[in-house]
Amino acid sequence: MDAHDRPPGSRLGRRNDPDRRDRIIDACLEVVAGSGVAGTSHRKVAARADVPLGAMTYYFDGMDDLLREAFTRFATSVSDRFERRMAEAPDVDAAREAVVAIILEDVFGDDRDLVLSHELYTLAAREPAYRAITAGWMARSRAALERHFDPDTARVLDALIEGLTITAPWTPRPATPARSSSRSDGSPRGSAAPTCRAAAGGRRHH
Amino acid sequence: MDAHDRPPGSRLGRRNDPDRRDRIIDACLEVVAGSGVAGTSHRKVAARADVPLGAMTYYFDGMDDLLREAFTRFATSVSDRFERRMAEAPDVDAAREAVVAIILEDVFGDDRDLVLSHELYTLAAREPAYRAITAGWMARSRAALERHFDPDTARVLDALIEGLTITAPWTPRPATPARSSSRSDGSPRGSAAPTCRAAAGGRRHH
DNA sequence: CGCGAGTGTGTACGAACGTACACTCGCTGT
DNA sequence: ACAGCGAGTGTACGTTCGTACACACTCGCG
Repeated sequence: MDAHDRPPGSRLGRRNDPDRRDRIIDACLEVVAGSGVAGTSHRKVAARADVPLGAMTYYFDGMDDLLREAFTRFATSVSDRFERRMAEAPDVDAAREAVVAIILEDVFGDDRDLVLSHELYTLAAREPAYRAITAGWMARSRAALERHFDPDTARVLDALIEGLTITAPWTPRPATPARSSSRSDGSPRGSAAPTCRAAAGGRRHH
Repeated sequence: MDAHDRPPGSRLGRRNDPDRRDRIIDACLEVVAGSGVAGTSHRKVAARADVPLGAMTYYFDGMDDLLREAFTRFATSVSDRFERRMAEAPDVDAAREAVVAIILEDVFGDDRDLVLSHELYTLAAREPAYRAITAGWMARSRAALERHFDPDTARVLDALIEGLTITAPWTPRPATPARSSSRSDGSPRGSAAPTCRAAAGGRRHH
């Protein structure tokens, strides 16, 4: 789409595409979300980003480089959202509600983020290069939490958010847990909120 | 090793190897732990298990089947350990200490379990077939916790253990967090224990 | 207006993959 | 003793992968 002023003979405007690198990174995230890191290849990403295969090795030094950059972008984006939500909370009560909202939204929200998080964690569990990304992500999350909670609580809260986000999709039902829709049986939404609210209220700051 | 009465002409005793299936499954787990699901192939597993390549498709219906069986074994083993530890706790205080021990051991213990857990989670995040494995694992963990804690606390505790296990390796240092050895700087062991102890003590049963 | 420089592309190659399938050979029944 | 059967194996094929590299095409400059 939007092939506005493409020179007629050529495949694509050669020089007039400065954000192709960005498009490749985004396409890489989409492919990873859809097929996993295991199923991600230069060819699939190139096809999704609508760039020639040769551009892969031209812009990135191999798959690791691309994945590192893609997951850095992903972690930054999630981290930004988290930080913004925490910054918007005026007091401790609002911060607690924000934590609840984050959990509920990350849990029942898009599958994409959950899948990408797992893929990143898996990479980070093995390769130290990716651990820098997750470490930075966690540092920002914890710093954001420490605006409202004391460091120990922030540490535990961060871990709890992680754990609830990860385990929640498996508990409601074996089928796809994506959309809410299961409001009639109140188990997930009905139980998660009060429990994590209780946990968040454990110890407060100031 | 132990090539006791192998017929001289043949590669291996043909019929006298009834636990080859088991060996393949174990080898699969080792390969996954070492190279990730992405880097696991029939050939690598066959080489590690010292069985011919043809045996892969003979004993398992493709890679998915093998992975499913391997991760089922892994989850069962971890789950057994968890359950046993919980069953051995005589009262609530001992249970809390057991939870602390589980966290510390899973966190600072072998990298292998952490990597395998992540690989399983990643698979489960995308494919429902693997979700059954994680769902069963979590159900057992929670049931074990409910021997000592009320259901809501058990739910949160389970998530907290998961979250701490996952996030703890990233917080101490960018280098390998495998061996303890870092008892001199008390940061990881010194901070994780009191915080999760505090969290576990939130609400008690009976 | 022509031409070098260098950015970006198409293609081809070697390696590794999963899987099918013809075949071997140890065991068993007679 | 030996024939037959089926559990188990080796190999070969088609596909897909990452990467290297010769080449096209654009742009700026003289």
